[in-house]
Amino acid sequence: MAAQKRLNREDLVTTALAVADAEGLEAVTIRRVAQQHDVTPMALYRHFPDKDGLLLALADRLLSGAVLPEPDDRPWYDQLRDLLAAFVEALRPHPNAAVLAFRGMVTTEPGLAVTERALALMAAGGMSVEHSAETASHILGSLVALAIVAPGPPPGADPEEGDDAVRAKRATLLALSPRRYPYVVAAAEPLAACADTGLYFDRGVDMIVSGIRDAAGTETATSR
Amino acid sequence: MAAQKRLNREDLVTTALAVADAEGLEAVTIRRVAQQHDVTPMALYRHFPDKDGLLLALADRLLSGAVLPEPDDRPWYDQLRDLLAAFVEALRPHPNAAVLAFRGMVTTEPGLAVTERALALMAAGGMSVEHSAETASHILGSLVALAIVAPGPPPGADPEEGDDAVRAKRATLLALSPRRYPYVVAAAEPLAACADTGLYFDRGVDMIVSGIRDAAGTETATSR
DNA sequence: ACCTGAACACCGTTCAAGT
DNA sequence: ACCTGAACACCGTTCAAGT
Repeated sequence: MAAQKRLNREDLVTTALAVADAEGLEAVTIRRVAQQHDVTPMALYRHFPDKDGLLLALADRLLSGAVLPEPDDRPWYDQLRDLLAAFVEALRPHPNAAVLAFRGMVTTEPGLAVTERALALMAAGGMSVEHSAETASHILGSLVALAIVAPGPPPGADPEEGDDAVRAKRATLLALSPRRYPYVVAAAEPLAACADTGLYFDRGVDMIVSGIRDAAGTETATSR
Repeated sequence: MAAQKRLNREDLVTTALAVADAEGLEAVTIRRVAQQHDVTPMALYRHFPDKDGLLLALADRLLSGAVLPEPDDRPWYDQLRDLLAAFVEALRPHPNAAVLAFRGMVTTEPGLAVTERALALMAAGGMSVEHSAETASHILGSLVALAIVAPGPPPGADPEEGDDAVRAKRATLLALSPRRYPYVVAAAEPLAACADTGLYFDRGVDMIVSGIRDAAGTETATSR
């Protein structure tokens, strides 16, 4: 991509992310990233210990895109909703790379920051340490899943290719037996690409938050 | 593993799954699976079109482990809970391979069967086609995430290795600054490995179902 | 300190050939 | 029909060397 005087760690991560967005995570390769910087593959080893190091840096980059809202005095669940929305907003543009966030939640600085805030808010909601720890890994995992399976064309790739993928997926679903899969066939359109992606993510976050409120409520109810 | 007279597609998938469980998905390789059957790598191409075909078959195997409960006359949300519980039960033993389920939901027969039943139950709950389609990909994705991030040693690998991983993870979390990450440090133990894995999955399913009930409720409320 | 070049052990996969 | 063997283009990575 951009040939420059000095190889730079951040720039390498940037092109790695670009490759992932455009061609999928399996296309990001030491040799490929090196080539895009007109450099020998071995040059990358000055900046990352190994390929796993590159991928970890990619996870870090991904999660550092989340700008966490400052704590305020609204109810804990409203603050949690905003936190989760910020988190998912960072992953949303990069569905191909989002899988990396599974590892990154506890191994990168921005991942830990999100986890910390989520734990604090659930504690404010009256959840026990054990329950909120469980719930944290659950909800953050769910949000990553939300970004991965988001129906519709991935925002990173070129729109032409994306539309082709959507068309193909819809066609596959419509080709199914309506006797065996009546509901799937009827829902082929929204399953292939949801009408409003923003709404998709908002609803996902809402569902998670209301699930947590119920869980926190029952815990408080049974504990006294 | 087992050397036999004739190469068998199902047996190949079985050893592929075993490799994934023991050493991770990146260890399952055409050459590796072939070697375990004392056969040339090329022999696998009689049974799968390419490596992707192997992985797809692996996804199919994974999802076919779910024994779907028969429809009955209980409320839709109780049936949905049982459906999701059956689904997650199939993924639970194979956290390393569970990522494949993301693709398999709409590309394998057992994946479509689960999606079909989920859509039917949400329709019974009064959800629109669009909303239930969105929600289906959300909740099934969440369950896959649940299996992937389940804290604690993976059930597939040998226990010694698993305990080492848990110990290492706990140590990493405990080494963090308690000033910056007070809640994470305090929750290091349950984050590294939850006390009761069964409870972890039950709560995950419950949270999802209660989230859906809320979503279905507000939709019905606003639509009239 | 930062980058190169050759080399090694691994991949997936094609093609022609064996039985 | 099913499997083999050699070959090719790709990986990640080590090691010794250049500036």
